[in-house]
Amino acid sequence: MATIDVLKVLASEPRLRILQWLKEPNRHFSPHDGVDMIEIGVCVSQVAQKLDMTQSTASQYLTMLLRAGLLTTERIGKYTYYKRNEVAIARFAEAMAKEL
Amino acid sequence: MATIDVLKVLASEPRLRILQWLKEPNRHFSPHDGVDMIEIGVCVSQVAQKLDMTQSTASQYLTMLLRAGLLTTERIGKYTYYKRNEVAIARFAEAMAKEL
DNA sequence: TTGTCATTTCGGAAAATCTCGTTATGATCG
DNA sequence: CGATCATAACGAGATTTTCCGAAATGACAA
Repeated sequence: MATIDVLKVLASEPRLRILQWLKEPNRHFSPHDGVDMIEIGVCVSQVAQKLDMTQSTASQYLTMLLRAGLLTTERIGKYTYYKRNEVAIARFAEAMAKEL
Repeated sequence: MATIDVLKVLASEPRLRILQWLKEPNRHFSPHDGVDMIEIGVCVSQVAQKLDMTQSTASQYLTMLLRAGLLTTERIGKYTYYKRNEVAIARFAEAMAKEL
C-alpha cells in the first residue's frame, strides 16, 4: 500500500487512537477470560466500547487499519481479534522519515 | 500543532507532492532569475503550474503546510517564496516513529 | 496616484468521508 | 436444526474536504 494511502487511514482521530491504544492493550481494555491481549489482540466490540461508537464503525476502522497493513487479525471462536503489526508500523515510520 | 493535525495536512496527494518536490526544487521547478531555490524557496505560481491547479489552490495548500510548521516563507518583492523546514520535518518524523 | 502583478481571502458547488442503522454472514450452543 | 452472538457488508444522511472563480490585499513601477 502506498504511503499516501496509509497516511489517509492514519489521519483520523479515532483510527489513530485505536493504533495507540493497542500499544498497551492492558492499559485500555478489559481482557477476555484467558486471552492475552498482547499476544492475541483485542476484539471489535472492545474497541467499539472504548471508542464510544457503534460496532459497525469500529469494525470498519479496524478493517481499514488492517488493509493498510498496520494490524493483523485472528479469529478465535466467535471473536475476531486485532493487534498491531509492529514490523509494518516500524517500516512505515521509516518510509515516512525517508520520503517526507 | 498536534500530530493528528499534521497528518491531516499530509494526507493529501497534492500537498504531499509539494513537500517532496521541495526536497529537490532544482529538479522540479525552473528558477527565477537570481533566486537560489534551495536557499530562498519556490513561489506560489511555480507550485500552481507544477500542480496543474489554480494559483488560489496552490496558495491554500502552501498555507496549510506552513501552518503545520513544515514550510517556512519569505516575501521578496512581489513574490512569496516557500521552502522546507527541515528541522520541523525531521522532528515530526521522529514523533511519528514514537507515537505511532 | 494609478496600474499591474503576485498572493491571499472569501463563498460555494462537487466530491469524499464519517458514522450510523439495518441486514447478511459465520460460528457456537442447546 | 434453530437460536443466539460477534462481526462484516450495505445503504444513506450529515459533515468535511477539495478546488475553483471572483474579489480583496500588498508591493512595486511609471
